[in-house]
Amino acid sequence: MSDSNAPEARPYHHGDLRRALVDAARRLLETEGQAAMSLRAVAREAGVSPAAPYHHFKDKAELMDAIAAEGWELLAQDMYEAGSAAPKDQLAIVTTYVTFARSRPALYRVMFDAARDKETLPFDNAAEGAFYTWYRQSLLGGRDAAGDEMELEILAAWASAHGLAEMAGFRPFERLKDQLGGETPFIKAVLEQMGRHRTLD
Amino acid sequence: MSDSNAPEARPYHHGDLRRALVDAARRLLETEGQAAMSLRAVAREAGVSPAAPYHHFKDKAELMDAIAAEGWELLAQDMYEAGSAAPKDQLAIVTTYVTFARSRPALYRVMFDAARDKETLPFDNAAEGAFYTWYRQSLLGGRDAAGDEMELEILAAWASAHGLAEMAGFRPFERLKDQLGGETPFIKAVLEQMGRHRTLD
DNA sequence: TGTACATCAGTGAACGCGCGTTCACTGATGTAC
DNA sequence: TGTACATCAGTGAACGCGCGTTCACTGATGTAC
Repeated sequence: MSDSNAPEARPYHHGDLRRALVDAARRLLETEGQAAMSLRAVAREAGVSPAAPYHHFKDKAELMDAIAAEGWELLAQDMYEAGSAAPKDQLAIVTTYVTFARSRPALYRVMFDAARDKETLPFDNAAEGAFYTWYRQSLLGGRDAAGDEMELEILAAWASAHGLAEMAGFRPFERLKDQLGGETPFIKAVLEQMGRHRTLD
Repeated sequence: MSDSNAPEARPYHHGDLRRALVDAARRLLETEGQAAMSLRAVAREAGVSPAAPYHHFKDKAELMDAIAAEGWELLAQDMYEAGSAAPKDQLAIVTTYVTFARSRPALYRVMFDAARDKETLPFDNAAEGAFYTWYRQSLLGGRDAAGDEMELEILAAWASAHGLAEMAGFRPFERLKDQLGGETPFIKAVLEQMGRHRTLD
């Protein structure tokens, strides 16, 4: 209850309950999975009454959106770092994406569902927008315009990463994983096979 | 209520309620989506009492498994046909996969979740097993053994198809879709960009 | 062909549960003078 | 520094709801003789 990833010491009780709720939700997601994510369960995990969250979120959907947004922010940060360290290195960038998703599968599901369910553009809020900006910029290495072929490659890279992120946990691949020395080398090998070492030029 | 895809005329009331329930569930999935998939809603849709399904399924999970299994069977059939028409034609085969998933997104989600959630191998039941067999065989064109590189390519193709199936509905791609002449050409274009025209040799 | 009876496949009422949300409330915190 | 008061951020009880599942039942179907 004292862990999680707020940079400061967890503030609480007439501190920052909003923060505490999102932290609690992410803890729940990791330990219990998406199915356990009720507003009441989140409040319980944060140690407050079921009504308390309503001072910080209009309803359950708004809580879930906040959780998803935080996930996209974290991923945006990873994309920014990957792109800074190795601009245009598609293999490194999509590996970062897959690794993020694989290390927090339930959070990633919430993020993805939130993006898909948007009626408007899924990337019109700050968190998702930041992700997409850094993701593209990392692949493009500073260029800001891209031709149609580049757009297709950016999209293909993303779809490849998403597909692998969701399938890397499947059991029929265990043998292959063991043979290649674990999940990380396995991910790299599949991404290479997918042609994700190409650069955009 | 008289449509759906049972080959014979829909039998009912002291006919085949099991069939009718799975049909009702698939209808619900298409019209209401996954969130509306309660056992009671399925019974309602089929026109029976909430207790009736228990004569055919042990519990809700068993109903959901049956729905997923039927989905995998349908997809196995499509894979068989694609592989018969054009063995080794990876682009045609993965296009068939993506098209299937895109035309029944809620069913596809149920199928995928059912496969992922298995504790044992996800492809150890008849329906999923049949899919995987025909999918591989279509790509391999009759060969029955495959080297490691081939295994990676088979897997990469699948992950690519899955990723695109889930992302093809995203809004940021609308412009690209319109430009390419709709969803089907868009899917083909992305799959080609992914290198899915390669053959296994 | 007719009767007796077991089985099968439904009904409908009821259960307990956890959920999202509302409400009147309370007590601590912050602000004005 | 002290008092008066508004606001803020909680509590806890209650609501109605749909859910999965159980149960005693019923009436139609199938079987034996």
